[in-house]
Amino acid sequence: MNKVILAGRLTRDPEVRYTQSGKAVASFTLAVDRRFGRRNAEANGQPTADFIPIVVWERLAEVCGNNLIKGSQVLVEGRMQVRSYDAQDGSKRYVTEVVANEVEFMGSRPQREGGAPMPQGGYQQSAAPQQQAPQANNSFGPSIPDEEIPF
Amino acid sequence: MNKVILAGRLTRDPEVRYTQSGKAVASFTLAVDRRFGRRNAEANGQPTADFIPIVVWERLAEVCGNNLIKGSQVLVEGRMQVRSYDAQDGSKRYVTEVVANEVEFMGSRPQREGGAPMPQGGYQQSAAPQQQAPQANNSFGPSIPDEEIPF
Amino acid sequence: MNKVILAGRLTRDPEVRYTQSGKAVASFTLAVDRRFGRRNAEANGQPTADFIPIVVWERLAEVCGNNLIKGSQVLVEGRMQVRSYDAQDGSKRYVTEVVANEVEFMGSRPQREGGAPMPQGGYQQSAAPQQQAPQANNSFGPSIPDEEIPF
Amino acid sequence: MNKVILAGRLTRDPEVRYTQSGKAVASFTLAVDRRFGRRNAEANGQPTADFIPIVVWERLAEVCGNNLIKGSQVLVEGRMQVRSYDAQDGSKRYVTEVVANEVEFMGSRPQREGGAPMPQGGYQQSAAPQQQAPQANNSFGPSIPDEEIPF
DNA sequence: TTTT
DNA sequence: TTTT
Repeated sequence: MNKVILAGRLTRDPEVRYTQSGKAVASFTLAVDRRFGRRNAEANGQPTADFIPIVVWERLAEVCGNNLIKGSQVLVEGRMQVRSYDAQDGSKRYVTEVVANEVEFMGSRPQREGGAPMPQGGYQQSAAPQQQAPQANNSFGPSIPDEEIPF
Repeated sequence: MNKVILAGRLTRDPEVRYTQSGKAVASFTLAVDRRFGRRNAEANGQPTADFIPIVVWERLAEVCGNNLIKGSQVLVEGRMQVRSYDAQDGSKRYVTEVVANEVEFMGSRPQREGGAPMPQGGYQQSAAPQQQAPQANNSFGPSIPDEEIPF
Repeated sequence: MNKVILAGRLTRDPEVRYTQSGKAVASFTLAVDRRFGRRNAEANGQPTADFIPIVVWERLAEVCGNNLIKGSQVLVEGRMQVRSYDAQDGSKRYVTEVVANEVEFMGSRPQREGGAPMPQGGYQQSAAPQQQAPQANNSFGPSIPDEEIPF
Repeated sequence: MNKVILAGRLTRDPEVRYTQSGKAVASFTLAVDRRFGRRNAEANGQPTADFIPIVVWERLAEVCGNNLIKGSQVLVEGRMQVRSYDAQDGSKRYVTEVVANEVEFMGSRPQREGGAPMPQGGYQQSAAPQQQAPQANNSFGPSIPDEEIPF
């Protein structure tokens, strides 16, 4: 069990890259507000949010690339992952990321600077992982008619 | 471990009652969309949402009563609970509810019919459980200054 | 967002059935302890656990049927779902279930009465949803070698 | 919303320290298995687990210190938190931790080397956050008798 | 009995 | 109808 659920806003547009074998990978950082501290914290010089790196793969990566921008408010579900790499000074460094398997749009849509709002309305462009997680709606849903339920 | 996280909209204004000892209890129903089914499901006569009863206690109950209305979009965290009661015909019935310990406002604020929008803006009226869950921000937050952290 | 995580023990062996189209469906009830109430609650005649119906589909259903028995301790991840049906007296009744998309074995293995322990040891029989949720391990895991990661 | 749920084993005994004002802080690392990769991953030189730093405060910290040891299997609920500090070379480094507000014992109890098993049986020593999270059982539980429920 |  |  390694489960993470975060609600927050992108600090920048997502960056989409491709592996050598052609898999899409999107990455962005989520600003997740620490609830109660905000005002006092600002006064205290304390952090008011956690900035958490998110990684998304394959089709969902492309959907994020096409639909999210800096400021977009999202709900992310995934798992924590710790990668290590060797720094230039020879020491080992650790990076903690959340690998998302679900990204839901929430709330208000940010405008592109000087531009039109993002086309986030319809299901077609939804970042919800359609083929990646068909099981999310596999029962009593459209794919299994009532007559099929054996109890 | 008994953990539930739901995002949805209230189907009606919350109802606030009081126990004999004066504890506030709010109850409402959350409509939680089933993601992928919506369009097809409607055509198929399948349900497009789950309607889930939520129960909230004490101060958070009052905050919900003062800030949420039919249509409000919220994020709820709590636990599943099954109560039983005896029906008039002598049989035992079971009711499943989610007892919320956290309720966060999300997205757009519904308007009162023919009225002004709800005053959901500020932190003062937030439904976030302030004194109920102080531990949610108990570390590295305002209550524990940096000099206090022993590592 | 409709997410549930429960830890508990099966109150009976799982029941596996098949839809008309041949999909497997397992169902069982999880006893989920209410943490702090146990002793006092027993003395008070209060419930000490919630009994929550779980539904599992397809391959994971079969794995549950083959590996879980009454008393098995599991960690379940899924979503809440409310079904309605018409009672004999013409009234509408509601049933709340958790549709599991992940079932992890935990802790001690119960013995079959008068028999050998269940063969829950190996990965082969694991109830973890292998093909249902390949994305759960799709990054930095075996399927994507390090050389593939573009950052 | 910033929610994390992890199941894993402690890589070492927890370390308990105290802030200047006397608050207890426990820290330990959880090894959380990546489910499907284990065997292949080992063969591939890939990581088979994520090693995630956990921080626990106040009474729960002390309970962890008294009850958990290297190898203990636990279920942790908390939130992700990113701290920054200035490295000796002047660069800024980031540390991601999970601040736990609930720690449940699971499964088998490790033995102290050459010693007796830890006394993890009873409620008295439970790591469940008793006073920290009284709301977790605040409804329909011992603290609110049936006669009090107004519906 | 249901929300958008 | 319930598990340990």
